[in-house]
Amino acid sequence: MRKKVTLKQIARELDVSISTVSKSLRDSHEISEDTRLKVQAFAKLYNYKPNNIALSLKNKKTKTIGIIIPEIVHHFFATVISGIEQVANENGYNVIVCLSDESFDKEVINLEMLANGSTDGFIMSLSKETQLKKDFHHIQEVINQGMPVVLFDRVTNDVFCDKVIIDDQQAAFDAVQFLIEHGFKKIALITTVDYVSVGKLRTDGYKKALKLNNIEVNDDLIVKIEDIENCSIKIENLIKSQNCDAVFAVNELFAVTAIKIAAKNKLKVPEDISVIGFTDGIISQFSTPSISTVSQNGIKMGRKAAQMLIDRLELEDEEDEHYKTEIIETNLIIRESTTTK
Amino acid sequence: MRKKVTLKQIARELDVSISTVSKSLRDSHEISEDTRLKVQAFAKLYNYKPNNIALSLKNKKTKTIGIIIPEIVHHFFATVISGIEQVANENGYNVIVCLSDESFDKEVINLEMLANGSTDGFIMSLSKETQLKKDFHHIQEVINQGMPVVLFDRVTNDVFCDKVIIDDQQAAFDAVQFLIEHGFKKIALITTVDYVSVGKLRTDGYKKALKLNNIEVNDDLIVKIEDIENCSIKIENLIKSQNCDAVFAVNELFAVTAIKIAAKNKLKVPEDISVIGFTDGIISQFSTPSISTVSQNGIKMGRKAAQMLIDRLELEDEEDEHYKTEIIETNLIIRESTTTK
DNA sequence: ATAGCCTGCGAAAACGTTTTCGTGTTGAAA
DNA sequence: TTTCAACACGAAAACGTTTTCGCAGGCTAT
Repeated sequence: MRKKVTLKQIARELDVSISTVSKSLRDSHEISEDTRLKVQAFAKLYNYKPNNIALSLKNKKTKTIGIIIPEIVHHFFATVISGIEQVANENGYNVIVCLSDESFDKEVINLEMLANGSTDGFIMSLSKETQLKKDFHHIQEVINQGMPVVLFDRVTNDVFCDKVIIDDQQAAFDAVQFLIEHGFKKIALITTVDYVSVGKLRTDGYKKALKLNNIEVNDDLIVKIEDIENCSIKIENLIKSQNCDAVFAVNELFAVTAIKIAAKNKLKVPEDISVIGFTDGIISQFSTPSISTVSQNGIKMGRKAAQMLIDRLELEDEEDEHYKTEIIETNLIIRESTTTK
Repeated sequence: MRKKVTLKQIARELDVSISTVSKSLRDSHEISEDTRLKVQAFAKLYNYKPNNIALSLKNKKTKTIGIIIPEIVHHFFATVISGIEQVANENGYNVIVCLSDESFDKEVINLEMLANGSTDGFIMSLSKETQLKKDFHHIQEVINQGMPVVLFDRVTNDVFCDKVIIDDQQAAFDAVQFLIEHGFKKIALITTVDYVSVGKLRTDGYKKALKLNNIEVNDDLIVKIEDIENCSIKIENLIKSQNCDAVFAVNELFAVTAIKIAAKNKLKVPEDISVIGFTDGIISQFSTPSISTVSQNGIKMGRKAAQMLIDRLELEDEEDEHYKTEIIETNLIIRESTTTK
């Protein structure tokens, strides 16, 4: 077992000082060519690589980005991580991933743990519980300590920092507007409870589109899902009781569930009922019929968030309190689940 | 901006030595109760938390696990990470995730980067390129340096370390055997090229099942996909040219693609052709018809891998070279894509 | 009174770097 | 011969911890 070699060991072997070794390896002009080459050869032979931890301690920089998200088994979050990782990698950063499991406490614990020197900054998306409690002191705390934070997707106005979002309301509006323009009259909405920020915004977009077209908002057509596990029942109630001609769902899962339940109730999609979902994930792409959806480009969000964070990290001089909110454009992808009658 | 407070600062404020502060906070009996309480109160007031980097340097332990996987936008890998993260968390470890993008070079770079002190050990699944090149010196290198490695799913016999796998061959065998027992005669196989270890094993299982039932292996019924992007063409060729009554696909994507292509060619699933896939991911669960599949429990694999790694890390005394390979059981989930005629 | 023993604390080393500053030797210029 | 610069290198501090060891003072027991 060949343990990693350190400067000290090289110094001892070559009978020079640690400083000389360090300088030689960094090609300092202070060191004679003789010594320099000798040290470099030796270091190469023993495959010397500086210890990251020691460097981090010295430089007070870890070159590591902390990511805290509700869950990873979720295509959208996975794509965001992927995007973050790309930019991080291009800039010599690593990413350390923590999952909050939608729990406020876990979010706090993870954040505090990583804030004690493990990372230079954070990219995060709020857990449901955090959004429900509206308690963001843990985030404010790390910001106060001088660590930059970038929030994405599930954000809040209560903390000042950089943010990356899509225009959820506009995107939902566009989707519903599309349905209206194509002659659908009775458009149902399957959404989340209101404290989930993006769910609320998408609901608002739905209502706005209806109002702008002088269609009355009918609460019987709106179902708000709390726990995703047994959303089927509520959706089935909706589809059975109302004979709507279209459904707008605020995520993939609701959309595909609606389609399955429609089929179960002898309704053909899209002939009898059209469906538009949200998030262009695996489900939308591969289910049958493939699902029309609002595409949020997760990779792009991740890349943007990482770029904003790194920019702030490398700026490092006086931080300008001028925080930005970047909006990633969405686009409506029409597939088989929608007729254009 | 209140920067994090250090032992040194507390010591200076309270006019005691750093040692005294450290000992007080660790409830050492060497320190008088007076001093101890005073220090603790002060530390609490200023929200002192020890710096992880300094601790890592001192203890030569980072309490961090490095994960290197081909990609994260892949339900199976996401579930494995999820499982790893659970166990890591329970044991006070963090996870740092790197993606190889199926590239040998990126795998090497990531591994070497993290090996320089950033993590205590690794959990990884080999990139395609690595499997193709059969070059594992980078992995052997970190093992030689005394860092434990656990390989999962895409493993190799060429490096000695702990491994977590499913019995791919047996699982494939079971699936094909099921088809045979239910009267299917002409069973096609959609698989990967042979250098992908799990693809090869599943192919072997397919052949074994046929042979054991005295069915001749017909190469015209086997299609090996190299790049996933345009697998459709080859699959379409298969389905058009051979009129098989069942298809076994070595992953979800191939399975769902086969179903879509069948539909396109006016073949009904499962009435005209039955399909069994591999991996119980989003696609299998939500596509229509839902897909029968071999379920690999990613969470379980991740948990197991993490447990094995941590066990080895915490054993820390003389390492026993007695490496284990854990096999996670799979099970065949029969859904709508298969008739049981 | 003296030896010995607690008690309570500080100095310093260690982890592995980088960097500033100091210093001894050499050679050349005055 | 003296002076001074350039050269080549080492000592030490710094990052933030933990821990070993040593030491001073007060006390008890002989």
